[in-house]
Amino acid sequence: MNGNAPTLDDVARAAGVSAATISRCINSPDRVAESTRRRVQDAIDRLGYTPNFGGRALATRRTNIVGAVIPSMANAIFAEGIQAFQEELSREKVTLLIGSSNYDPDYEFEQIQTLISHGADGLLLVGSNRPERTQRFLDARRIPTLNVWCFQPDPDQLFVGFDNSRAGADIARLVIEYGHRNLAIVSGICEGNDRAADRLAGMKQAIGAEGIDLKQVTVLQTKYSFEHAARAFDTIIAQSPRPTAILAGNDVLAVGLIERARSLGFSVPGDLSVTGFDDISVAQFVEPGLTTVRVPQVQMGQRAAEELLAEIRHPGSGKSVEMLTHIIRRGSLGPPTA
Amino acid sequence: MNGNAPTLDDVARAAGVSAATISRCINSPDRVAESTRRRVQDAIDRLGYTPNFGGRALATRRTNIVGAVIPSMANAIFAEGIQAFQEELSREKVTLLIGSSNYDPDYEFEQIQTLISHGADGLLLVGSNRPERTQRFLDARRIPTLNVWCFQPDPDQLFVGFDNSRAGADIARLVIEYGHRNLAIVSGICEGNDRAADRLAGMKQAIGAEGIDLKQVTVLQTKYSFEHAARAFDTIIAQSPRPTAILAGNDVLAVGLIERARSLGFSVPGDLSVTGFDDISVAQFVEPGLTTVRVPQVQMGQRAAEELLAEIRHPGSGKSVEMLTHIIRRGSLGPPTA
DNA sequence: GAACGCTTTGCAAGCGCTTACATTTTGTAG
DNA sequence: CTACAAAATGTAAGCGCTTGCAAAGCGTTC
Repeated sequence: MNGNAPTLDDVARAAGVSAATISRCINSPDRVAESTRRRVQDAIDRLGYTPNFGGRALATRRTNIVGAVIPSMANAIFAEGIQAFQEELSREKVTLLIGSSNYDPDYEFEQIQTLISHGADGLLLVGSNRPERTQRFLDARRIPTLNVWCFQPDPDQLFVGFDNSRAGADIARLVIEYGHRNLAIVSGICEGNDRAADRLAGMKQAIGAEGIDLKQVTVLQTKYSFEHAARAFDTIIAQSPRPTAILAGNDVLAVGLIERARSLGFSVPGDLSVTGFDDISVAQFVEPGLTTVRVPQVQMGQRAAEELLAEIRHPGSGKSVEMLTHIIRRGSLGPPTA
Repeated sequence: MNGNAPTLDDVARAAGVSAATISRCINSPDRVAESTRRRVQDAIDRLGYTPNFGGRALATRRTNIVGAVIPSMANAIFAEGIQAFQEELSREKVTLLIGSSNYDPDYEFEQIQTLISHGADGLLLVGSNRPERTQRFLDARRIPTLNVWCFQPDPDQLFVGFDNSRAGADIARLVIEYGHRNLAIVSGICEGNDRAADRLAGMKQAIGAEGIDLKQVTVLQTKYSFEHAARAFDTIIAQSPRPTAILAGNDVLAVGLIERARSLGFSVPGDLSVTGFDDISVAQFVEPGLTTVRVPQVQMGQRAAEELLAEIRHPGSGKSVEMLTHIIRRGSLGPPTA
């Protein structure tokens, strides 16, 4: 906001018509005579007029702002998807407001409130499991909301995502197929993070189903950072018998594990295999390349934008969509050495 | 915006006071009696009231929104800095609206307009060299603007950044110190990108100053992507005499070069050294680790927030600050092999 | 050339909030 | 108990925009 900004009235005066006409010129040009429209456009250009957002929002009760709360901006996990989401929105002249929650439900709630009070017409959220209080707020306000990065067959909510549990099971099964029986899992922190929890659950389920005793599988939960992953590695490597493969809850953890392993002189996958999850761009640049679960981020972002906009414009018309993941094989997973 | 949202009047009615009192409760609590304040707070909680942004913006002519336009969200270059910037802002209850320009000045202008029309009180922009038209618009609207990632001793603009040219010269000098005389440069596209241009200029200047004939130095400009970097590598490697070191304009390019080199069977730094610029987090996870210029992103983001807010609240009070870069030595730069 | 319908434009009432100013309440001194 | 100042609250006028409705302009038709 800014004292120098010309207003509708300024333009009206400059063009010699009423404010209403200017407004119509902008919002429904076909309801205005060609000649006036030209004159008005001219005045707009000359004055450098841009509609005042507050005024417009107040009058239309629409902001054309969509909010998104992602767990973190500090790593690349959500970057591509959000980028795609935004591109799709801007095609429709909708602006994206981004908040980040640092994986903290309280902070997520705060961000949601900020977004709403800034007038967001709809919300993109990551995951689905949030505190009672947050859900109540969302329901009470009837804000169109769409959840990404997960999928549930719940007709009352909108999802554009995939089945973390199934994907987790897939990658675990692959590791076991390679012959590993002695496993460890380094997961993200599951509390308040359904994606992490589901992935872990899927892995455990698959491991159990293959006849491996889950009691023997070390499971560590830790924050998503290279450093935390390195510490987790130290814990795991000290165990006996030493695992031959570590399943990581995401690629950041996996890269941290590999890095630590190599700097301690272990070879990957010679001494130890590592798998990731997400397929962020580093995954192909670590040495060895990371065998991981590819998440269709870009597609997810685009589709999420479409469905969320649909839901905003015609409540009830947005559809949930389940996307598929698949495993990308690179060098970090190999057979165990006897 | 949303039909169900309770308004000030609703709260006023619920609390049995006037709307003005509610407003005061929120904006200057000390001007309201303790007892009423409690009663009002109660009503607010009960109704789940959040102030309507449009109304507030209209009345105060302030949005408490700050806009930022970054060249890209798809890679990690700007992530940390923006994250720090946002954290600092939210400490002051200011919201960040992010746009990305894809390194295109026209698109940057469009994003700036969007941000302004959404009421941004101030703007964070990357770099300083923008088209006449953009600058005119900014000047006409008198929007407080701060430029990051570069520094110029221009008293009419605000900078929180560093000297790209000097940093470029530093890294070039280091490479030459290692004994390389046969160099190539893979730069970002300089047109419309002052950071890329300055880095390149600094490198060239240092190379010339060391008595190397610039005519012999291949300079390629390409987009910031692993793929483009790989293509640039192919061009360079085909030359004779083959360079013993490649200076990259940023880390994305450098990682792309290394990756391509290794997949073609070249050893780094054995056959060929590579240096980067920015020190994004992959830089330490490629093999070998990247010798690069460390940019104080987090510090830059924080400081930018402080100075921009100062400028918004008291025009003229924001200060430019120059930050320093330094070189991080990892494995990708070694002496040339005879 | 009067009557009609269509298109184009203007008028004016809000949208939800803040704030200068007016009014009421409360506290205090004499 | 009165008079007065200070504190607390209310009143009402916008902030810039959209939009339903009314008015005006204009081309047809009989």
